[in-house]
Amino acid sequence: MTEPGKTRSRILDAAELLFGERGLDRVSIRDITRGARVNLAAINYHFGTKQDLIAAVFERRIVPVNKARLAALDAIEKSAGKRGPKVETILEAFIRPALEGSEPASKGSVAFSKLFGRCLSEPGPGLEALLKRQFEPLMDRMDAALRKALPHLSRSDIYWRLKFTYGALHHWMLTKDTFRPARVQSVDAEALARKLIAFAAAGFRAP
Amino acid sequence: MTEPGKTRSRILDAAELLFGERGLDRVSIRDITRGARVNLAAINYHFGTKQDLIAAVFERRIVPVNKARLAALDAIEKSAGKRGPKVETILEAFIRPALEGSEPASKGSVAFSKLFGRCLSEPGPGLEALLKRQFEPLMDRMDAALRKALPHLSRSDIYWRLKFTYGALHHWMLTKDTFRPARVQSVDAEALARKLIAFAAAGFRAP
DNA sequence: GTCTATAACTAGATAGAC
DNA sequence: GTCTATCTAGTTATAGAC
Repeated sequence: MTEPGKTRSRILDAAELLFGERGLDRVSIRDITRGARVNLAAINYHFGTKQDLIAAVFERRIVPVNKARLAALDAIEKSAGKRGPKVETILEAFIRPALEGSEPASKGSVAFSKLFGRCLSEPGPGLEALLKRQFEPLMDRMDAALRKALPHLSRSDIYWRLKFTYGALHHWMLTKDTFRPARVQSVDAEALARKLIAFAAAGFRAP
Repeated sequence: MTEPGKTRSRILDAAELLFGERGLDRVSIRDITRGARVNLAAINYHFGTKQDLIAAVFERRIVPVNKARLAALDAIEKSAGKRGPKVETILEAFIRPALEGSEPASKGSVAFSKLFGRCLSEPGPGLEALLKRQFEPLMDRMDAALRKALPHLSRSDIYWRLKFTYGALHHWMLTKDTFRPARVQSVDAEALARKLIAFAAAGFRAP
């Protein structure tokens, strides 16, 4: 490939697909360069190490998703009354951007949701710092919004219930259609977002 | 080690600990034999391949946990009235054995919960069949019990809500204390089981 | 059952020509 | 920016002595 910058994005696309399918450790840089149809040395030239590539692949998707989450929180807090947005609205701001990011709006992002699960399960040295940087401010915002909507809950309950919600989302993204028995029909991201929001909102409102 | 059968269990204990800490792929058989203080060739002699060892490590823990889950379902269905056990009771039969299995009742099982998460995230060829064999009958039992307790829910809703519950449990087991901010205090498995059961039961009862 | 030694292979990374 | 060739270090697995 001699088109400028194409090699870089071909590598990112191929890596994302393979990481999502097989897991970070079960994909070699040889697999990636073969999949991207570029030279073996290209990864080292464009990204440095494999860990740096993993971070780049993950960052390309997580940054816009978390930006959308924070923007959604801004929007709902601005338009809500003095008592703040209700639980469903807060959870929607958190859940929907992740599912939208997993739909193939932009080419090559099909495997995003699995990639995401992989990066959370097997962080590795470089990713842990990126994860913390990306999620700490978001979790603080979620915590504040939820405490306002559910003032009777303890901080500990807010934390654990948010963690349960996050776990449900994460598990769904990682396993997707695997293990689904034939009797249960597949659902699209939109319907699933509604199901998860209803489930988690009821969970947050539990006594 | 010349005590009979000791080498085998030393390998299982060391492997369980390391797999839970670092992930299945990031632990070599050299790491395991070093940790178990046995010879490098012992894994091949006692288990065959690394994949077979992974399956043996996982099976040793999951079989008793799932047996306890099925026994608990038997017990609550026998002692319940004609309308069957309520949602909390059913969820308890599913959740509590997993958390009890993660407590160091038997030496060496400290890392069980993380190991469990690893095996679900990175199954690999041999594990997938074991997972299916272990979970399919259990999920069918859970499905039947929950449909009886919540007859107004569709099969699809039962399935997804059980999956959300499972995801919350799985995510907690995998991440445990990582990422917990200082302001939230650590809780024991017993308290956490109660929190999760309350959260999930409310989620199942959502309209 | 346990050990040493090693075979056979794959990994990530890079030097240096083009 | 791209390529080939190769280095170094790691991997699983096993043969064969004890």
